[in-house]
Amino acid sequence: MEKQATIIDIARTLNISTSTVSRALRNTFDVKAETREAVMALAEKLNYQPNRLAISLLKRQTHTIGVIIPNLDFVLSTMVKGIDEVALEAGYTVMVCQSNESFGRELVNTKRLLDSLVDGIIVSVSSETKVFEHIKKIKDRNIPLVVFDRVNKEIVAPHVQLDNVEGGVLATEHLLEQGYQKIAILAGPQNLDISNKRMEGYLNTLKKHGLRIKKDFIIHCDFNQDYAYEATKELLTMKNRPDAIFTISDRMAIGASLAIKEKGLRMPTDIGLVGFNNEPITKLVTPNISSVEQPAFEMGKITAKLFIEMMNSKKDMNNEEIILKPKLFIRESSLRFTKKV
Amino acid sequence: MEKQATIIDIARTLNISTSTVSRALRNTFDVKAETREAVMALAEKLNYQPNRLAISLLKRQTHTIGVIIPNLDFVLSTMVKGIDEVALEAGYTVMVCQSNESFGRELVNTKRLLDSLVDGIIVSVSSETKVFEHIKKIKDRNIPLVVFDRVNKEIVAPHVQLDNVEGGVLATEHLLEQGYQKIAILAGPQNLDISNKRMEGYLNTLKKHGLRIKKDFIIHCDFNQDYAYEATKELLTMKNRPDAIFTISDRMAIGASLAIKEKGLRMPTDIGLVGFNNEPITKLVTPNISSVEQPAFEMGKITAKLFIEMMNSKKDMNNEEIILKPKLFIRESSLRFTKKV
DNA sequence: TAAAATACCGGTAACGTTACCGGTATTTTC
DNA sequence: GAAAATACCGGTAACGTTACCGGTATTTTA
Repeated sequence: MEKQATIIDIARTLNISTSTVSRALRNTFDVKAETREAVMALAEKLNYQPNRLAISLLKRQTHTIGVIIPNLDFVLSTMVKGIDEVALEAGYTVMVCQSNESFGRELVNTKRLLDSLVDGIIVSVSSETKVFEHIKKIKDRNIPLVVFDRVNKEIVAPHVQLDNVEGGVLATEHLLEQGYQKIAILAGPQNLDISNKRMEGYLNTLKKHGLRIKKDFIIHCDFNQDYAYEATKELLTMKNRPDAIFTISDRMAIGASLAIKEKGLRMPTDIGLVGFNNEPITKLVTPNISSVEQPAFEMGKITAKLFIEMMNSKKDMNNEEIILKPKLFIRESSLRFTKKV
Repeated sequence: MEKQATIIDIARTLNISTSTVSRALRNTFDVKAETREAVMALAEKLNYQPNRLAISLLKRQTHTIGVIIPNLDFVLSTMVKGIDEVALEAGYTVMVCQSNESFGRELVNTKRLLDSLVDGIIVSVSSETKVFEHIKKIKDRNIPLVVFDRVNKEIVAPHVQLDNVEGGVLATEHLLEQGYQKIAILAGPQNLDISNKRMEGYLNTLKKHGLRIKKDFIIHCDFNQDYAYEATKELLTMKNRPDAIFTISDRMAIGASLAIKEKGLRMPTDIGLVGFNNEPITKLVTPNISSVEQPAFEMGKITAKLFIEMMNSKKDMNNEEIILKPKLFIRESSLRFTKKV
């Protein structure tokens, strides 16, 4: 079984033309039943597989979707799983590229995917990405594009994202409800939309309750456990230290948690903590960490569905915007009182 | 910029043949300097990109590597990152498929990758996989294959894997050194090679120290936190309960840890615990969990390198076997005495 | 200055498949 | 039983690129 059998091999052995074989293998249109069966039988016997390259070249589509993501953490790999699920169902193969949160790598990845002639691209931008020329190039080539999770207003394309503002609201309202008054926030990089939105929710909630916003309580740092640890240490040495911290990721919450424990403070008594993403780890550390969940798997599936709808309908969906709702999971790190009825 | 420019467009506007354009764009062989420059300039202007499909069809290679993995957990996604790194460097694009630990899905994935005409496949088998006909089909088609991490002797192909026996030895020796005598093991599914090997290391070490092996202390369960939790609860209700547990994954160690805490036992005083993989989480739970690390990123890189070497040299490497050494990280969960000098 | 070597270029086939058109043979219609 | 419809099939071009061969025009060699 050295070489893959082709349509020509079948045609030759059956003494018919390749056109007829081609038709027999697919449509059953304009082909006699017995010849069709003969073709089918031989194809089976030779283990014939149509050559996708030839078909792709001819039809100018590869049935491949490129996905660019900043990393493969819990949330994103769950989203990818969702995308995969739906894409596979619809007959597409998915090509995943990680940018490792690097802008340069993101450029290379987009170039590579365009070069691979993918039918479309789904992207979640890296935290370093501040300009979007490479994304525009995708649109210039008339290649369908959907952005998800880490979106940006400058990108003209359908968006699928979490209601990040609402996420910030949920966390902050909950902390206030638990009697915390001086709430700090560990936000992410300033150019990241998801970070700003979550902070917006935090700010809105404080304003709504007539609380003063302290600049010192707003820390921008990398999505990184170590940075969060350092930042929290700083926060806790302030003369008027915060009595609660909202971090926009669970990794950061873990870092904060370590700093808090090291300082000898206890959660939730002395200080409250709420993270974001509801990663499994939040349930495993002591104390458990409250966290805002995003429906990652769902988001992946919806993104892929929207994408496929766009591919099929060919209509302009640039203004489409799907927003999913977050959900707060309350755990030990912030639960001082059981909820009043 | 509607349609992608082709070599034919360039040829036509320059009034030369496509052959010449093709040569000009690559070799500079048999082509006058000025025509080459003219071609280059026009190509630049039209933003010409060679069509990979056409080239792949002609050359019968796609410069794509398919990777099949059971999931995207910490270890495997780190390995994929390593593969990606090396593959990209060598001009290959990587197509990752998850089997979700499902045999059926693994079949679909291999079929899909073969269908996509990848130049080769790198695979780590799912925990459900007990027969390897689908893998044989890859070999039948003469497509280079490397297995890594989750390998199996039945697969005829180069193997890259951890010295799992040594991992089991490291963990068990350490527990004995710490004075634990009755060591139980939470092993994985029985058909999984990595599980059996780690257990082999455990058994060897006990034998070496002249200790009796208790059947009751060997539990086979799924790679799952919940199963590990239940299994540990059972273990701890035995009249002669173990005083240490070695789990072959960190997920399982977490489950065990929960059961231990629930039972009111303390680590490392009452009971010792060692996990496997050295996932970040081991450092974050209380107590920290000792764990055997495998050099995942390195393993990914080595796998890809071996693979590319195989592709280039075309020689038979089926007997190649690369074995990487694990390393034990000792933490609170098993450290009763600081090491004697 | 004729012969040989070289520089440069074009034509054709090929990779595997499908779309389209046209052409026989067979069947249907009245 | 002739005309019209239908069933079935084959040939050709096309997708974009490169390998190979052969052919002029120019340069080198003696």
